[in-house]
Amino acid sequence: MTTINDIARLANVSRSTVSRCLNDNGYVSEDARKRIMEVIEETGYMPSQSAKSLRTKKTGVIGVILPKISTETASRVVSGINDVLQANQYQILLTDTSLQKTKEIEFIRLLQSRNVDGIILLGTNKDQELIQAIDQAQVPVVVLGQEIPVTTSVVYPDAQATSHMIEFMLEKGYKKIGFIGAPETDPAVGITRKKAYKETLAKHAISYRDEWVQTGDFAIESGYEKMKQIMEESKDQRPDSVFVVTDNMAVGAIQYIKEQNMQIPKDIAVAATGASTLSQYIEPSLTTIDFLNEEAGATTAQCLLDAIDGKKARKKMEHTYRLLIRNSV
Amino acid sequence: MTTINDIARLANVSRSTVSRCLNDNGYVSEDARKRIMEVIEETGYMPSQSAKSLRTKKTGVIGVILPKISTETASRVVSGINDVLQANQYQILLTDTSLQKTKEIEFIRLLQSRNVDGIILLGTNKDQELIQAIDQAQVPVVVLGQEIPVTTSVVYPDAQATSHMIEFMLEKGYKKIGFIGAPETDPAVGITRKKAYKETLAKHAISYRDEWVQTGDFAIESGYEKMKQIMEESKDQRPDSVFVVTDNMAVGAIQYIKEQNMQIPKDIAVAATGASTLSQYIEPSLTTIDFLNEEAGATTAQCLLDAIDGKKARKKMEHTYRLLIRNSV
DNA sequence: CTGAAAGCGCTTACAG
DNA sequence: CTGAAAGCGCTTACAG
Repeated sequence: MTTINDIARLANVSRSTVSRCLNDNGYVSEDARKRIMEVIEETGYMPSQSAKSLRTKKTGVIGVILPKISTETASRVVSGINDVLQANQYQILLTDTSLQKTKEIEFIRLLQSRNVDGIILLGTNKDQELIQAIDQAQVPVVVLGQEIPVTTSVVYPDAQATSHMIEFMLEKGYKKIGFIGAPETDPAVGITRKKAYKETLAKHAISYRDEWVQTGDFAIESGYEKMKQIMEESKDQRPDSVFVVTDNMAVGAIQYIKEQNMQIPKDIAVAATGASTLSQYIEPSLTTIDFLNEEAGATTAQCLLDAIDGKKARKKMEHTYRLLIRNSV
Repeated sequence: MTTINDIARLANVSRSTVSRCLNDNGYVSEDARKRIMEVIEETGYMPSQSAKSLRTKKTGVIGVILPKISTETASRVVSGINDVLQANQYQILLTDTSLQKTKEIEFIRLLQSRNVDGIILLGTNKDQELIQAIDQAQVPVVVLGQEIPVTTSVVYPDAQATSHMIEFMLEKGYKKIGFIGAPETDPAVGITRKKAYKETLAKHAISYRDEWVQTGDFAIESGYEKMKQIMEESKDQRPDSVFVVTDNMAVGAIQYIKEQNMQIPKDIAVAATGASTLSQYIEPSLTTIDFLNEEAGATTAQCLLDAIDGKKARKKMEHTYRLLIRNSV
């Protein structure tokens, strides 16, 4: 492998000069620069980042911790992260927890030993151990999707968007709105959205029945099951619509409804969350909340870069959203 | 930051001993080991990978070059890659070319300067410059999706699967089979699949009309346009079915067909390729080829690991597939 | 079983 | 404008 020493020798300068030339700091004569560039061109020399990192304590690598890469949301977010990181000469070191919470903590440590310049975590929970690991991290950590007190968080406007969608449904004339939610271990999705649902109904003096409110586990099948449960447990007092906290579970719910030969939205309307590709092409197309994941990823990456540059404002940033009005409501 | 020197001092040994203890090579007395482990525990010491890499020339990082991360195929493949890499203590350094071919070459160099132990490239073309860059790489490179002569390639069984699907359509009684393909710059998809389509028809002495064979650009909209073109250009001699080389374009084709108030598969059948989530939930559900992307990713990663371990067999590996028979044919 | 020494490929004051 | 020297945090023969 060619090293800086080879270049120095071939160009007849010291390696200090080569280094200065490469990093454009300090003086290098036009003459020396020209010789150095020629030699580099000929040899195809590329400085070793390992050596550079050891000296400078910077790797130009950002660790990203994902609950599951093969998910539309995750891949969109990563795409947004990558856009701004790449534009700033950073690379992504990718880790996937396969939804195991302990791995989040493990990876925060692992990534540090790999000397990443910062970490982006797609948050799935607010466990005390996680918060502690983030707090103890030696590099900036930015969390997307959950509000974590000890660091910068970029959160989706869960409450606002949910409330907006519920009000849209009310305006459309629906008065008996059901809800399929998610476990409370994920506070943003499991708690905030449910709370917004209930508060919005209360604000408009609209009541709901407990049987209309169910909790799924994110899987398409669980949407099916929970929809079934709602319908079976409320035979005489069925909802005329349901708000589902993820597109996938909404797809499951729709499956059940179709199987029962009911019409959407005539017999029961379905509103969802996520704006997945599927939500657009399924029959009927889903009215859903678009959280603009790619943009959110980009925002998160920018926050991290700011933190790395010393702008250590520990704060909460709320990202935008929009309602996609289609045919299921 | 705590370094190996701090541990050595606190444990009253030399840093050689700490190193041996950490890497489990050479002798370390029980007594010394115990003291060292205690100190490490207390301090939360993690060895610097940068320093380690500089010495050992190994980073434990594999570079992955993707045409586009926010794509179902890519994220599935990465998931498979990650599974075997993670099981072997490797991490992924992710790059995304945004479909720009020159970036593939750029990233091959960049990743090497980052001292990755190997590179996985999701192939989109067979350009001479790319092949040269791969050939000149100082680390093992494994390509998935295109057969590249100078290195190990894992390829999808494009010809076999296409042929199988065409024969399935013939068995179903379709005799006028159209084709929506992709540009030939992507040989695996653009050339091989089209060739298999034509050869299979020829083998069964079934003819096709040139207007039935169109080339899209992977986008859903292009599937719509090409289907439209087929129908408009062959008014009197319309195909009774069409094979599409990607699910996305098939979705576009279906949109057009529905708009024309034609029934699928009664008026025209649609067979696709890719087994996307969408293909399962769209109406009608798509009969499609499943290339098992996640498995293919895992296989590719395993090949790379083998190559890194010196089993440098330059070869072509053909991955498996299965037909998903659903309702569109 | 253990430690001193050399060296991996860079950068960065510092002296000239 | 340039080079010698030190040092980043590790590992690995080697000598004891």
